Amino acid sequence: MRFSTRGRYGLKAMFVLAQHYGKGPLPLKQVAENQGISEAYLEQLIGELRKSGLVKSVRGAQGGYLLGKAPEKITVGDIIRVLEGPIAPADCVVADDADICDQADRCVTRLIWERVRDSVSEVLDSVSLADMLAQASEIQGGSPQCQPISQ
Amino acid sequence: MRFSTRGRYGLKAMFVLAQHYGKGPLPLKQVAENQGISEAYLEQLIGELRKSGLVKSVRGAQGGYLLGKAPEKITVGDIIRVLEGPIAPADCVVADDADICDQADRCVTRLIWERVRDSVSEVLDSVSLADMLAQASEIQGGSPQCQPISQ
DNA sequence: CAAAAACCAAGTGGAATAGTAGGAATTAAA
DNA sequence: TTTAATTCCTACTATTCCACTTGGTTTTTG
Repeated sequence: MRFSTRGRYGLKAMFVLAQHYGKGPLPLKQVAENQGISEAYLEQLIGELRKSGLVKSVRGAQGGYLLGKAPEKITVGDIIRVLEGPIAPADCVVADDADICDQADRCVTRLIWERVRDSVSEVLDSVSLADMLAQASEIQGGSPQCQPISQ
Repeated sequence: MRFSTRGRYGLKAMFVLAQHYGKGPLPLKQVAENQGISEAYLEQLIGELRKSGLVKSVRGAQGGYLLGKAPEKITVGDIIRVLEGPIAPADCVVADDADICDQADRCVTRLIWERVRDSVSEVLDSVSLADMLAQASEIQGGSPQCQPISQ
C-alpha cells in the first residue's frame, strides 16, 4: 500500500514550484537538483502534470515550469490523481466505474475499501500547496526533502 | 495506491472462515471455490496467515483451517499487515524504522504521508471480522464477494 | 549562432504480482 | 491397512509496473 515515486516526486516538485510561485518559470534542472531526483525521470512526470493543467511551461532559454494555478487552488489529491491514477485501494471502488462490480450491494469487503478510499481522499484533498508552504515556514527551514537519495 | 490481491483475497478468505467460526475446520478448497480464487495461490497466502497465528490448521482428511482467535479479536488491519506489510504510503513513514529519514523533522511531504498512514490504519483497525459478519447480515445475503473472477 | 531549456519516444534492468506445477507429509475413514 | 482428503513446501513462470536512461528535436533568449 505504497504510493510510488511518481506521486512522491511529483508532490515534491510541485512544492518547489509553489515556493517559487510568482517569481517566473523555474527550470526543471533546479527542481531536480533541489530534490536529488533524476531530471530526465522528473521530466516525464512533470509532462503529465503539464497536460493536466496543474503546471505551465515556458520553452526556450530562461524558460522552465510554473504552477498552473495559485498554491491555494492545488491540492495534494489533485497531484496524486494525475500521477498515480484514481485514489482507490481496490479496482471495485474506483469512483467512475463503480458498477464494475456486479455484487456491489451484497459485498462486505467492498465497504472496507470504500471507507479507506474516502478517508485517504479526505486527507489528500484537504491539504493544498499553500497549506504545505505554511507548514514549511512553521518548521524551521522546512523543505519537502525526505531521504534525498532513495525517497 | 492499490492493495494487491494478496490482501484482498486474504481478507475474503478470513471472512469466510469467520462465517464458519465454531463449526470446525474448513478445507481451503471450499474457501477458494466460494470466492472464485485459485486454491494453490490462496494456499500461499493462508500459509502466511497461519504463521502469524491469525489462522490455525488441521492436517489430514477432514482437516482445514480455522480462525486463530474469535472474530471480535481479529481486525482487517491485522490481516492486511500480514499479507501486505506495514501500512504506510511511503517508506519514510513505516512505523518501525521512522528514523530512516534524516530530514524527518524538516520534511513537509512526510507530514502528508503520516496523516494518510494514520487515517488508513484507523479505518482498518476499527473493523473486526465480527463487525463484517454483522454488516453481512444487515445486507441481505451478504457475501464478501466482489467481482468473483478478477477481484 | 550558441546555449538553455522544454518536449518526445523508445529502450532497459529489476522487482513484484499472480499465479502454476509437482510433490511430500499427515490424518480420518473405509 | 489402504485410500482419499487435506495441509505443507519449494520452485518455476509470465506479465506488468517501476524507475529510470538514452538520444534525440524544437523553441527561445542573448
